[in-house]
Amino acid sequence: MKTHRLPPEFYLRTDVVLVARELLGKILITEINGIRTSGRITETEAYRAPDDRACHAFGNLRTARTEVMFQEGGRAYIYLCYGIHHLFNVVTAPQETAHAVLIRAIEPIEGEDVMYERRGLPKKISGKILTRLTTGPGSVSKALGIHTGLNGISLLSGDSPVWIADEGRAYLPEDIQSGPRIGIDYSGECAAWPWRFWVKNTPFVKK
DNA sequence: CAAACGATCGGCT
DNA sequence: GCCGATCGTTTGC
Repeated sequence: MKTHRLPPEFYLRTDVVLVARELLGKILITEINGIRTSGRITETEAYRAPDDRACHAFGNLRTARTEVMFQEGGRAYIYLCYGIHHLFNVVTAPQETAHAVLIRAIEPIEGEDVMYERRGLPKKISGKILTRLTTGPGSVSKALGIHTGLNGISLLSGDSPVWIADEGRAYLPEDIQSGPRIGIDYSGECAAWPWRFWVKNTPFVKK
């Protein structure tokens, strides 16, 4: 799987909305303390400075927190939301261009049992995976062991505990839906931009 | 230094 | 559906 790690060029493109769409179907993997967990990305959102009011770096606002977003594409921007949730974003575009993609949901592939433990959920009894395990950005991070301590790490270097792989399977355009992003009602006209993408016909997307 | 505010979640009604 | 939890970041006084 590491051999199919997404190359720098994938992240360096300037069209973050396109990258958000293309991240659907890619595999998000963590290997923390030798424990591997992974899942197929099923829901994303694009955030784009300077014109997107919902982006933390709106107006190219540069602070200690947003600094990572200004770095070269291919790193993780992880921040704390509501004092509880560690939200995982993929930094894209060349240095000085603050774009990022929030990963909102995945479909578990490896390490399901560890995910249940990390989430504090009772282990499944039937064959079906509880969709709540990895739907919603806070849940994704918790299930994969991602936290703000990993903010800024590279997704490209061979020894990174977090990376994204391409299995070679892309979703067809007709299998993808788009709509307004979640929880950004404060951001004026930007709130209506259809920069949220999700896979049709999968239970692993939050309603 | 104080205070307001989230790119949310889960429990309870 | 509604609501409280919980704390780092940011901004304003």
